[in-house]
Amino acid sequence: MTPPLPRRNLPLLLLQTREDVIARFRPILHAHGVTEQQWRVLRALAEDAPQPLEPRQLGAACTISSPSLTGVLARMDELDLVAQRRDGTDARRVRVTLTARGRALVRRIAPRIEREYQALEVAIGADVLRDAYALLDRLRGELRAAAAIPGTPAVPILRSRDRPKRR
Amino acid sequence: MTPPLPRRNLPLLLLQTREDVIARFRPILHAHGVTEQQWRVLRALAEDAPQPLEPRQLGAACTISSPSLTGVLARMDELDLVAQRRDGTDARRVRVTLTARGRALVRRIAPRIEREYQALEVAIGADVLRDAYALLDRLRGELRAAAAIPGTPAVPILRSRDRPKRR
DNA sequence: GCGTAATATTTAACATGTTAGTAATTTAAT
DNA sequence: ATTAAATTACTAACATGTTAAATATTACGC
Repeated sequence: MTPPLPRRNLPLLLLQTREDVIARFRPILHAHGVTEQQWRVLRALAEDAPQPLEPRQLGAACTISSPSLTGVLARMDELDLVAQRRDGTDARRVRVTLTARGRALVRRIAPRIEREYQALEVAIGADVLRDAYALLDRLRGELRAAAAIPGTPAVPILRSRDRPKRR
Repeated sequence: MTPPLPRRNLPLLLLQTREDVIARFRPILHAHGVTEQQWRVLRALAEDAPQPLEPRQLGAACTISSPSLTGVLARMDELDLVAQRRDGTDARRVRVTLTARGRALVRRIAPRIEREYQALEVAIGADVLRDAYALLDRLRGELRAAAAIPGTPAVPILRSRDRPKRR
């Protein structure tokens, strides 16, 4: 009899791999009192400097959902790491910029991150690192190409009685 | 002048890739009223069936921290998807098993997951999928080998004034 | 046997993630 | 111009994630 779940869990494998990688960087972030999400925001803003980014762009760049980002930015604003101000031409839009304090924090953290990448490269091999970037790019490319032209509908039609109610 | 962050963000790339992959499976889970974490637990228990697992083992298998797992299991217990009972010989230990309802849910979901893996294979190419598993295994292997023999200390020594206080 | 350390799980306090819906504003179609 | 639709950000309610500490129990050294 064939097992009901013959495939290895790919999302889980990606999650575990990410955890193994970020475990090497987390102590650096913690030592500077920044969370992973805050660092992603700081990094996105620093890389695009000095252009301000809108929350949607930040969310897309950091893979943080809009509701999550609202809270993340509010706390970072409170810590004086970023500044948010309304756009003049479109009152819906918000523009997020790094504060001087935010820039200073990035300057202090960045070299430690870079040193850890160097250590990582030595530890796992430069070829493995290069292959990883290449494969992930390729995988994402194929996934996004497939999502754009949905050959097989990703959402199966279901009857509501298949769905147990949530309490 | 060299940029302060010359490396691509590998943890973020892994996170984005995982998101792109799980996006194809999420509708199936949602249609059956299970969260991603609940499905990981169900799947781990089903794969190891019929042996009960302890929370630690489940957490390790699913990459769910112990405190998170407490809540996840409590809700799944409430939904009658799993049963938790204390071990006889060691009163600290808890043994988690699938209930009949949990097993039935896995039986209903599993074939849809398998069909989606087949669609995924067609969409991105069987070779890409195979390469992905191989590379992630290799990357994890090297990471865990390096973590076991820490050549470079992963935690840099920092002064407390480097760390902004958290409110 | 007793006190201390180690182990397994849970609680607490908070940050982040989720979906659904709201509010404000802008765009676009009549 | 005026209404309907789309867009942007936010709020609400809840599930999950985090670290640190508490609790309970077992194992161990003496």
